[in-house]
Amino acid sequence: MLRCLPKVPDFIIPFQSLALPAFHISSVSHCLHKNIELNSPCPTDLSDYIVLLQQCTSRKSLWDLRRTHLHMHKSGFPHLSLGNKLIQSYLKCGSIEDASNLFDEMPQRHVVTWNSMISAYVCHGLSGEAIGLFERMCLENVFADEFTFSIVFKAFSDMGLVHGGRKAHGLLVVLGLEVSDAFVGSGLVDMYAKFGRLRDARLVCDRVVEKDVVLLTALIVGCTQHGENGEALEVFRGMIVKEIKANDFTFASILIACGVLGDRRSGMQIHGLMVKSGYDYVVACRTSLVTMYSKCGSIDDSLKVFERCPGANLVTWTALITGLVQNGREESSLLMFKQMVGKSLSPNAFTLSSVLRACSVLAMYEQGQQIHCIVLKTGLHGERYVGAALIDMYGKCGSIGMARLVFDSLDKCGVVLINSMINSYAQSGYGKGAVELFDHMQKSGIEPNDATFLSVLSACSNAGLVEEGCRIFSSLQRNSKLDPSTDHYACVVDLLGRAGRLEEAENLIKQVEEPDAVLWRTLLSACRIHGKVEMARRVMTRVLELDQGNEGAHVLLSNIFASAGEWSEVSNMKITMKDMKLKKSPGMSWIKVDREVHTFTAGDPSHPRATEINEELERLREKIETLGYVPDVRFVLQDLNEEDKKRSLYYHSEKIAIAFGLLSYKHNNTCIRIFKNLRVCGDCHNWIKYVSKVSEREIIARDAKRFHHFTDGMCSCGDHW
DNA sequence: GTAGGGTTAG
Repeated sequence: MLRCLPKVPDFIIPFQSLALPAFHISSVSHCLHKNIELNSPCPTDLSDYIVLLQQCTSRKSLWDLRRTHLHMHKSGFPHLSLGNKLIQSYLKCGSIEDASNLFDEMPQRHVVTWNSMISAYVCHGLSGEAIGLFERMCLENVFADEFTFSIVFKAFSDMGLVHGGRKAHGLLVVLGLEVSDAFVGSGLVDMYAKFGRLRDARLVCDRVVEKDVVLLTALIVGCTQHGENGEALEVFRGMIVKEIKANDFTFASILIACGVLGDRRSGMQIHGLMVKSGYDYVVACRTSLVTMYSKCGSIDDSLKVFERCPGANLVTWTALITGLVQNGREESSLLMFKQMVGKSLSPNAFTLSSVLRACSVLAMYEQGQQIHCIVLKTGLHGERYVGAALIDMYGKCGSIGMARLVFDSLDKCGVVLINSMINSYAQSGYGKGAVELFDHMQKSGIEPNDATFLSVLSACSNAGLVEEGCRIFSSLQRNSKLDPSTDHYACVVDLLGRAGRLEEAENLIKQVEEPDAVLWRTLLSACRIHGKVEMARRVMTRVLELDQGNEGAHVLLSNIFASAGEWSEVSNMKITMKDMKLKKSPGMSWIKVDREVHTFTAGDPSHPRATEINEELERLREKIETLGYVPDVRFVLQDLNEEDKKRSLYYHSEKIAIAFGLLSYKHNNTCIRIFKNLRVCGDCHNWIKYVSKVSEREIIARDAKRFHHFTDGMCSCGDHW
């Protein structure tokens, strides 16, 4: 039937390219063949068609529009302004395809028609096509006007084409058009700001005579996106002074600046202004408020804002969940996440990386796995941030195998993902894995950054890979692009110190221009391992010069004296610490059994199953002593007799937690995962090795610094921690 | 005979 239609005049869209569904085509043909009229009275002149097109667009009926189009071509109306009107009607009805086909067929086009098409492409996120059309327009010697430029600058900024954008600016000047137009100005300011050329953005902004809210908001956004938050606030204040009223876009952006600056005072003032202006019901503004308060550390205010936000969308939920994680409310963040999913909102990459972070911090392995399932279901496993968060989560839960599995499943491995993986190896004490990956990345031509060096050096120090660590550190010193930071030095000091090369470690600290308390404390910790009392006294004075109230250093020194049996020094230290109001945090271990967390302190008799636990501890003691376990009383830091020292060791919190774990999972051969707030003591470490052998169980202990994986009498740290 | 600016992260 289509083949029977008359030849289409040139300026009208070819009939075949209308791509109508089959029944539409037959009805159109039917209309045409039977001469069924479109409307009554039948359009006869230009104004009739204009009215008809207006009717189609107001009803947004693409079908009627196409019918009218056909009628026009049948009646032979090749009028330029009508063609343009038709293109705009197609765009208003949402069919960029019809508009574009018609545009290509037109023998003549007005600049307005070019503008409409370019603008439609930009609005549909097709900035590449918009730029193509702009270039075609220039080649065809059509003079672009202010309107054209106000749109193409956005297209260039969307595509990140700095050079092209600057060329377009040049052309604007050559054509003698004015930057001072607020529309052109805001397009340019936005483009330069997004390219990070804030100076250019400000220069353009200064030239605009009649500054309006959109122009200044574009500048504010540019400032916030490039870390110039103070400047953003200045622009905002200037705006208020000039009595240019801020709108929802302005408020949503400026609140972010207050959050990043941690300027709660300004944030609250702006919140007040926003309420007065009536924009506090705009969801984007509320979302920014949630972020602002959470970044200022007032997460309870974020919660209040959120509670009164009935239209909360995915971004609002994500802002709150992320805020909760950043404010140490990981458990609440997971509850909120559950509520969000219950409302049938599907999480995005931002939401998922935040909740995965919550699982990492809490070392919640099962929940982490559940979220991994959601990641797979939502198809977001390829997202960089999600991948990094997954590797980090598995690493922090001690599942190095799963971390590697996720790592290997990712297509593109950038430096951030490699860092996450190396860091996971470091925390679990797989130094070799970390060094291998580090060497491999360099062979594949990926440049390590400062975080990579930090992770791989800490991996070496955790695994006692002294020579490897020194080799990597000297390669960092030779690296022309990176400078070793005090953190890098601290890793190497730790590495040398733990290996007993204390003088070398001390000399290394002396090479640092401004050594901090952390560096000296690291050396102090090495003195503790190697019982170097005299050196410890000297190092302690350095620590105190830089950080008087360093609680950790006081505890360390006190433990050094205790190990050396200098009990009078120990009691002196206790008095000093009491005077300085420094408290030693009590050692604590916990284990999760059936969704419940059980916490234990040393010698804790309060658990309902305390008797059973003691019996289990006794059974374990008998079994492991036959294998050769001897309690190491050097780790008892109290002045007791030998027998009491031995007894005090039996009831260390990590031992109680493991005994409870073995009792709870008696009939279930799962791995026992325990957590400790301080570092595992040497005797407990040895004890757990024996227990893993006699119980034939895998035991994972996460202490304040790292993971220990115990299997068959061995630990992944190779006794280096 | 048409338009420019916003919110979430490791």
